[in-house]
Amino acid sequence: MPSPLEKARQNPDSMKAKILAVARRLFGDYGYNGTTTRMIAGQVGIDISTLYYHWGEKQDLYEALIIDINEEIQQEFKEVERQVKNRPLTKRLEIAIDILTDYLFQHPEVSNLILNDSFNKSKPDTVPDIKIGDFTSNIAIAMDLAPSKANVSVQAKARILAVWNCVLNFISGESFFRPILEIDRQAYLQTIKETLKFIIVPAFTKEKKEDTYGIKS
Amino acid sequence: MPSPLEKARQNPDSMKAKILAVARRLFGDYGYNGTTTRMIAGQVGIDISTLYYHWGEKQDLYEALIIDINEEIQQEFKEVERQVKNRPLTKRLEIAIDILTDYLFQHPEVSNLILNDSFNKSKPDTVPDIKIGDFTSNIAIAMDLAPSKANVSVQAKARILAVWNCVLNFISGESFFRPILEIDRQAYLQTIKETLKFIIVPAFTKEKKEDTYGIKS
DNA sequence: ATTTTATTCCATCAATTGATGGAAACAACC
DNA sequence: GGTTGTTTCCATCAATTGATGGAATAAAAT
Repeated sequence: MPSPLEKARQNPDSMKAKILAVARRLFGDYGYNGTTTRMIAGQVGIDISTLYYHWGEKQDLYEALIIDINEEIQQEFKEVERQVKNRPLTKRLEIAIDILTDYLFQHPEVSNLILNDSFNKSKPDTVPDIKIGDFTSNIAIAMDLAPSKANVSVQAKARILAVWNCVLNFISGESFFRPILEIDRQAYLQTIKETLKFIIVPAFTKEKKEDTYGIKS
Repeated sequence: MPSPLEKARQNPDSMKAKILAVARRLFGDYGYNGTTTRMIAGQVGIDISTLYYHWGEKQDLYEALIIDINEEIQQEFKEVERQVKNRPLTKRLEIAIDILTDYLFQHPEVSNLILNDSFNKSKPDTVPDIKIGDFTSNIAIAMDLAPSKANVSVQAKARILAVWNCVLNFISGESFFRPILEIDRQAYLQTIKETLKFIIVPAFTKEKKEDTYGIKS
């Protein structure tokens, strides 16, 4: 039997799916406490009872949403792994940046949710965390910065987290940064990618041969 | 006549100052909507009426707090400017990273507040934004990446924002990242600094002579 | 000592919020 | 058509929240 979440994904026109989609955007924009069940129901165009009928408590809806995003991100990371196979390091880094930036740019609520979920205490602590730790190790291996999941050095992890954070912030803070930079949306996307590559590529390719791992012990 | 905020800063034992200090931490931890006036009053050990007597509406308190932090950051940036004078670029970058990371590490609520304030819609939009735009230009000039405030290229700004964001996230997300990296607090601070330097220094020193500006037009 | 001023708390309000019971509307099935 | 099961909404609840008036207390000024 399929889980409620799977059912919602299978049929995007279902009420469950509609609610989930609206909830993603609103929770992303206003945070857990800033989003009320009435706001969500209002945007969907239904009564709040209908929302409760489909998803139960606010917490349950939020949990489903986090799980949903977790799986989505995992998909993107798999796509990165697929595309970087047998490429030189510089190319691998560029591909990873392009794929992840594009994905997050098209789903800005994901960045918002991850940042809120990671850095804010104002959510029910029963909800599952977004599994950034696993993602980090996977990327380290895909980039050939580590040979296996058990052997990813603190340095390698920290560097990947730094990059990952940069992307999240640029996406999440678009409405904030774009006026500072005074460019349009497309130029902004381009600037993000260029900036990330500018910063990252020299760092990772500098004192390293193509096949050297960044391992400590 | 001194403003209420100045008065609060002048006497750290005053009730106004006590409330402000607690509010900073709580607003940082739980966001604007996640923090109630009763939480703040409770932590200070006073009735909420007393809080309202000193600071007025919740919004007013929050505004005062943002202004407070704005000025604090400005101080730190001035300190950076002071210390980087007549140093080579690599050294300037390292000094900037050290000073800002140390400051934010000692005041983690600042990072939380900036991130919440920048990326979240769930706060009264009347409050003044944190003036990251200005800071960015100042840093660009201090780093000698631009000759004057009017001539900071989009690239230079974006690169500085990227670095700034990285620091904020590492500080704000300590409770989240540290378990991933499995290191203690001191090692974490060290790792942040190393990671930032690892990423930034090669990027900015790579294809540049010491005295070349990163200007577009 | 008495008046005035500043500070604190108690009691309370109206609005909002998460949540539910139960009635209607709708669809499916026999 | 009548029965059954699903989906939707209306009305309402208790708890929480931002906010205030007014009494009590403490401090300062006269």
